[in-house]
Amino acid sequence: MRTNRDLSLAASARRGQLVDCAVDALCAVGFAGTSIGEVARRAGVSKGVVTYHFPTKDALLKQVVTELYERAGRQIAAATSLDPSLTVAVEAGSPDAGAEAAGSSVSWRILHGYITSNLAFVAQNRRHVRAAMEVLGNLRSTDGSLEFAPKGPDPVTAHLEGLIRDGIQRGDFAAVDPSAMAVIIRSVIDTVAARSAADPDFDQAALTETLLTIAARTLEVAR
Amino acid sequence: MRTNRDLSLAASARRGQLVDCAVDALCAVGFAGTSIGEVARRAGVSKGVVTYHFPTKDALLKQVVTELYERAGRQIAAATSLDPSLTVAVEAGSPDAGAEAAGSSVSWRILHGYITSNLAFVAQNRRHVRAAMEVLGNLRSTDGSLEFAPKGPDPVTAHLEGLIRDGIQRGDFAAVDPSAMAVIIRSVIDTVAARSAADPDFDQAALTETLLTIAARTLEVAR
Amino acid sequence: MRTNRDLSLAASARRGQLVDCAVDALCAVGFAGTSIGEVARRAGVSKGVVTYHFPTKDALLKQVVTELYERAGRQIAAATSLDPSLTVAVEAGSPDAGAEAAGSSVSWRILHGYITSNLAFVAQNRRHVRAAMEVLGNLRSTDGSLEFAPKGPDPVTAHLEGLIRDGIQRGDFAAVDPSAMAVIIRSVIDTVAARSAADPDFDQAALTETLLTIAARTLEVAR
Amino acid sequence: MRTNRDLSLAASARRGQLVDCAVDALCAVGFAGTSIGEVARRAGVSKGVVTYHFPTKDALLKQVVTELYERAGRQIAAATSLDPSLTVAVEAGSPDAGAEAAGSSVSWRILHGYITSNLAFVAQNRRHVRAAMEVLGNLRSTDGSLEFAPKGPDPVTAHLEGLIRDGIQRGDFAAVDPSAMAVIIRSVIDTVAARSAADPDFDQAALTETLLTIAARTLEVAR
DNA sequence: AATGAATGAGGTTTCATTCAT
DNA sequence: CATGAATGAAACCTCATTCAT
Repeated sequence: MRTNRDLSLAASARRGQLVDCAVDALCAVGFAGTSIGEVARRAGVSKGVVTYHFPTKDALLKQVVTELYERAGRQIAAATSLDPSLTVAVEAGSPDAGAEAAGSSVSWRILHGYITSNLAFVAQNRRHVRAAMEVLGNLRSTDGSLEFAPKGPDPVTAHLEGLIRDGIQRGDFAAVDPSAMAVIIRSVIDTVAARSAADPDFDQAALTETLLTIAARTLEVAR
Repeated sequence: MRTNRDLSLAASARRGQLVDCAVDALCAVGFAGTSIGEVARRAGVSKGVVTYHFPTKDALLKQVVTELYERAGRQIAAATSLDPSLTVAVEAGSPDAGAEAAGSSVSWRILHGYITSNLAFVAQNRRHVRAAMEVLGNLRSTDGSLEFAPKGPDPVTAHLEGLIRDGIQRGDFAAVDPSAMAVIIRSVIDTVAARSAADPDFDQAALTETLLTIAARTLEVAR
Repeated sequence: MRTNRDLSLAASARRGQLVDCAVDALCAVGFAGTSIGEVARRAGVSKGVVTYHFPTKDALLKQVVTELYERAGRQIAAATSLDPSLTVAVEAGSPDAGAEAAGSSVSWRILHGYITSNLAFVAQNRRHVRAAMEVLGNLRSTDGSLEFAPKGPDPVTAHLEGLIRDGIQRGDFAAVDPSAMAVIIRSVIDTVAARSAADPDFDQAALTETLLTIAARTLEVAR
Repeated sequence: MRTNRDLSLAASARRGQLVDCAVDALCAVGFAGTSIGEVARRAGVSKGVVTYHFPTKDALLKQVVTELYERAGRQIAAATSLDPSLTVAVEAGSPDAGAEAAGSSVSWRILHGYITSNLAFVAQNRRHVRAAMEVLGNLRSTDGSLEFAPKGPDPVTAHLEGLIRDGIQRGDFAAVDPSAMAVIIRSVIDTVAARSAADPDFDQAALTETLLTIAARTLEVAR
């Protein structure tokens, strides 16, 4: 006998499977190649299954992005909070080139956590990140605008900009343009996914270290 | 009376117009929305005109990229050569925050020229750059691979890496990972187009200055 | 409640219907006029139905030929074997002008069965034969060569040539050029379909009798 | 200074060239592949030239058939007339297997001339015959009917039937079905073009001899 | 006479979506 | 839940034909 909960679990699992297959398809054949039929084929089910669990193709693709956002939000929020245990957990095993350079100011520890956790997340979710970028850059609403384009200022970059601005105000960071600095750091993080997906030999550890060095040297106050 | 050259010119002008309209379409409705019909509509001609001048839709889209590459190649080659007159022309009007910091070593002048000319080019060709990125990230060959994905290592990044490596060997730059450094700088340059296209208030001058500051502080030898 | 087999049967029936409509279209408007839309219109369905059941237009047209070949192969193989019951069944009703002329040698009975069964098959499948000829003469692969052109020597004519050659070696037939004789007989058979489709008054019984007479008089040994 | 006649000659030559190129195209890529552009490409001229000299694509294709018919009519009429000089000219060099068999009756000489001259014509105009058959079998009027389908009874076959009927009435030929006999002979002649075009090793001399043998043995009165 | 440009119709194919079972 | 069948819109492309020069 099957209960409602069983059914719901089965349905949830199927949805998860379909999202996974959509990720595979987006990585392998790109946004344009990711048709409902392609996803169904990769899942080994009929096209109807996809439209049964997702009312629309766009809903499936949005789910690819939403799931990633949720995971990323949890993981990165943990790392940029100052709870030492969490921060250490995330940093564990990554050589910390910048730590001494910028001292161990609160601001630096936060920024350090931000950068390392972001890049660690990318490294751990390479394929999903790649897939989400396909959707972010291509999925459009009926009016032609990008579905995931932030209406106002980009909240992600704004958040990072706030971290930097705080550090400057506290006297922990040198006086650089916080907006430009935020854009630069985000640019690097966002591009790494694409590079690391395309090039399996990509040395992300070295990149992380260099990015931390750059940030440390640029932001250190004692000159 | 019209000569052959006139006819050829007319055809060339029409081709240019179609490329322009393709750029418009790519910016406005994205890669997927840029159909032959959409381009024709924007040009005010029938669909047949497009297929008459370009044997294939892909040929039109490739031309969007090729034209940009040619222009960029000319302009940036000029700026990274050490001919002072050309270099000055490109730099004119942009405050030079990094010049003193890293001294006026040959290596720094070259890298400085590279960064400023690249960002200047992007600023001057915002829409075309944006359009080309749509094509670069989406146009695929029959086998499913990206049409413009470099077969081996990315020559553009490799070139920048070479500039940095040269600077280090000459003793002009501090010893950082040249590969990672190159990836970081290219990431910023490549992402600026997207940002500046999306946000008309985007302050590219500030970003250029900050990027130069970052590079200067990271690469300066005297510490 | 419908089972999988039912569904499969329904799909199979639809495929058969589409092949039939393709045969109709080929007869009525020729190869060039037989578009997917034309077939769909004759079937009373949308164009999508055709492409759903046949991946490609060529696949549908090839099916027209393949189905005919299968039927012809079964029927003619039966008639040219010497099983009397089968042979008689096919010959039933056709006056046998050549039987006495060439005697009832084994070779003659085989050739007689070959000619009568071929012409009987054509008479019974006039429209389908006509349609297949449209496809055979027009369907080309991407490289421009006829899709159904035999790579080496035509196996159909070669088979008939073998029958004649056997008869000569056995002493049942006079010594004529077996290759030329085979080409002549096949020419007549192949052309009869076109003639009989175009002219409803075409007297195929008379033609069959005359062809048998010709073969008998040409091949009889006692002169 | 150019006269009207010169212009007319030049135009006539161009028309001939275009017909030749259409023949080439029909042989190489078939009816469907023979577009105006294809003909123009083979002629090394622009598409406009074709539509300038022929009001319509169909007019060009009809000309392919018409020119062949005119040539064939002249040549075959000469051979089937009883003018000995002409008849001999056509027969020259072809071994005459049937001549003695059926005697040298007037009827036989006429039929013999008919068969040999037809097959000789085909041999001498292989490509043009092949091209014309593509048109005959495919070119359709707006109403969907074959452009070159004879409205009433086929005059070509009717003519041959008349020759045979005359022979029978004169007592030169045995009493066979003249209509069926005519159809059979025409079938062979019509199919030879296709066979000989497809197979360069095709032995047409042997086929001619065998066809004459068949006709002679079937029609000879003394049995 | 010839050309190149342009048009618009029509053909094949892909695909998101709906629906009966 | 799942499937296979069906639809119709839209895309790319080919091509006969017209026209200005």
